[in-house]
Amino acid sequence: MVDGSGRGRPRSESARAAVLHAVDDLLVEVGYAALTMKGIAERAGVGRQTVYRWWSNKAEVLYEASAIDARHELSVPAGDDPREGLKAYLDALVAFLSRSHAGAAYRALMGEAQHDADVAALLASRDILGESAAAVVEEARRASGTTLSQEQATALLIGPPFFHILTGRSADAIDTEQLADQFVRALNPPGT
Amino acid sequence: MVDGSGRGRPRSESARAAVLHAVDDLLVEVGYAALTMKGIAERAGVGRQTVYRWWSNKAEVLYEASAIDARHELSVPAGDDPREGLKAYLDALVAFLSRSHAGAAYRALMGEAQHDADVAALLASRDILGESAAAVVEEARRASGTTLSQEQATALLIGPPFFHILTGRSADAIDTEQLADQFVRALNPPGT
Amino acid sequence: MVDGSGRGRPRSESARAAVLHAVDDLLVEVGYAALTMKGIAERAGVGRQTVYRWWSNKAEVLYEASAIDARHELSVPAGDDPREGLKAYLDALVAFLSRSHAGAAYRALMGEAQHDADVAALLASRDILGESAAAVVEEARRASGTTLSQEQATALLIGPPFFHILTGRSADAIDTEQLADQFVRALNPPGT
Amino acid sequence: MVDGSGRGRPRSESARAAVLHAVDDLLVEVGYAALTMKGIAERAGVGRQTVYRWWSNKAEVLYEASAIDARHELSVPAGDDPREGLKAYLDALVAFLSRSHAGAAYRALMGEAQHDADVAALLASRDILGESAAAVVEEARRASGTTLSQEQATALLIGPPFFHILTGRSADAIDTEQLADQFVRALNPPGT
DNA sequence: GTATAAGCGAGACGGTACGTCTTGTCTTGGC
DNA sequence: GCCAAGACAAGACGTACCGTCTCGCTTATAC
Repeated sequence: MVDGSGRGRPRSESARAAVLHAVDDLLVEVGYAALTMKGIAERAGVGRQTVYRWWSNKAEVLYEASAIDARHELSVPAGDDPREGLKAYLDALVAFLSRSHAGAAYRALMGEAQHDADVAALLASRDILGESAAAVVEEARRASGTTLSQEQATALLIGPPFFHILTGRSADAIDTEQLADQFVRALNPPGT
Repeated sequence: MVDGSGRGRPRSESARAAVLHAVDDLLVEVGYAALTMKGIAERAGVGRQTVYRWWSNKAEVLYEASAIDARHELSVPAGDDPREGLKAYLDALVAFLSRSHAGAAYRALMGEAQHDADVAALLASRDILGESAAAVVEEARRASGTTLSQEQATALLIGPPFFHILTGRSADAIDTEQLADQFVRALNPPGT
Repeated sequence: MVDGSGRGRPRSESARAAVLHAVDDLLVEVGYAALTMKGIAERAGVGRQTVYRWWSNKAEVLYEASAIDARHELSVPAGDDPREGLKAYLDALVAFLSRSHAGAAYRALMGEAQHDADVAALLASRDILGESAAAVVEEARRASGTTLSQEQATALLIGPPFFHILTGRSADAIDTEQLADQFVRALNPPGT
Repeated sequence: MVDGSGRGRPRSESARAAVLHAVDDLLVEVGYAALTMKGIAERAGVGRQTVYRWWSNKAEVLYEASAIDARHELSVPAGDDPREGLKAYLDALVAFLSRSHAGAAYRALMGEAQHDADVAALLASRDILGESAAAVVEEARRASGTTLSQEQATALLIGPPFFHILTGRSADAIDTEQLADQFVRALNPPGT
């Protein structure tokens, strides 16, 4: 028994999959603003109540549909050279934010979080970007002997390309190798 | 005469002011999501058509209502010490993004721009953050002799606190003096 | 000016007519139970809000759509012979209740009134059957010198065929001439 | 064994009783319109399928729940005086239609039958009112030597108070003694 | 001074999503 | 094989907002 009692008809896995698939398709086709719970249900061939039963709003459906992809796309294999590891991570980050479906979902949710506390809480429950950067940031902090916290160092690494892309600038103008260098320099303790 | 012919009743300045005032109040009271053209018109005591006649959507009204405040809040007087100038700018930026009404409007619009091309174009028409940083970034670039473009340097300065705040972290954890130092170090050419 | 202020767009007479026409058609096509406000709006090519703006529920729309027809169908020209007047009225009544569209609407509303106080109040606002019988009943009362009130006499006249039809019996079995005779006999004061 | 096979779990008498009890309570509490199969099942503490297994709709449940009470309330002991028998029956009829729970159920079902053929068929399967009146009407026909059929005579007796109550008039205004007299007069052959 | 024209508040219009409700069916495990 | 629980697809409920439209009124310039 998965749920508490085991009584009643169990949740339909096929309905769940259909909804997640539908929301993914619809985000690409009509965009976030035109994404509606009604539309999701109809596209998935599912009753509206079934969608509402398991997710409160379109943000939750979208989050569940994209979180796994997001984590996957942002995970880079650990390499030998820390500098290359940073560059590889930044490449993945830029690709995710500017070209991936899951990244489009993330940007939409990030945007919604600016004016919807529920969505903000949803995103805060799993710091996808911070987690994805954890390994390379940790390694860089260790290597540099910086006094910066993990959080501060993460903002230093992700912040510049994040700002660049979210303010609508072209991702092509980003030089990840240079960003990695700048990050390392910024990390070094002032005295050295 | 402002418009071509000058014929007909001229635009009511009081209606315009009432709308801009109403949108400001409503953003604070009900939030961006619950902000509606209908609500704005009713709050302003104005016909709905009057709002639609001059702005196409709530984002445009909000932009016009907050852009002037935004520019004002982000302008810092030039000082003698460049390092202090950077810190003063970062302080203003953090205050704007995390505590100001105009900043709340900016974050809402920035979020909406992630999934609405019209809003993205609206924000792109005036790069408020980039402009506000132009003077201090320019000065820092000149002083450091960096090869970075103005755009790249701007992302380096604004990116970290921008990421920090837009991903929902507390603004209190931001140390602007440290950020200024890191920015200067990152800016220095590799060879020096 | 018809309404209080004369301000705002006036009510659309074509929308009103389309709704009343649609409800009439739909009652015949799908029956009262399957009649819905949504269906009426769609059939009329009208927004749902427009229906709700002017009528609270399907009973009100149906009532307005059928009341005029009902009154028309139940009005019989006054004749010379009272006995023939009674028969003519009963014929009209039986035809109305058992074969007319407006009568089907009336039966549906009468039924709904049994378990919906709003509909009961709606029907009570205009006693269509009682009014239609008023003239012949009045004449019969005058001629017979009965002590019965108008209301009691009306129930005596309408009751038997009303019961017959509303309890699902065939209208063909009704002998209106005989009913008229019985009504006159029942009306006579006991002592005569 | 009641059913053919006797295999499987037998029908739960307690579930049946709980459903009939629940529907009775709910009719009084929320009225016919708000009575739902779902609500009945929940109130009875019974699975919805169990309700659907034995009754097809709320009308059937309600009919079964009230038919026995109805017959009981409408049966009047035969007396010596036919005139008093008629009055006693009319008193029971008026009380039933205007004040009894079972009568409220009957009026609701009668109303529903005006626009639901299934409910009409259900009511037609057992002519509760006609049956209850059979004895007194039969006796009156025999005594008067009328040529009227049992059905016609029944309509003559029940029709007036039936019309009065179902069209929403007050039951207090009904004078059953007078109605009995009128019925007897109407029944008499024209020639006598 | 009298057209002509455009802006004004009000509010109805056709559409459509919202989140909730009930429908009748289906699918569990337990009795 | 009946039972309670509860998920399922379907679709109506009444409300809200969308962007457009049609009113009568007001306030300008242009003739």
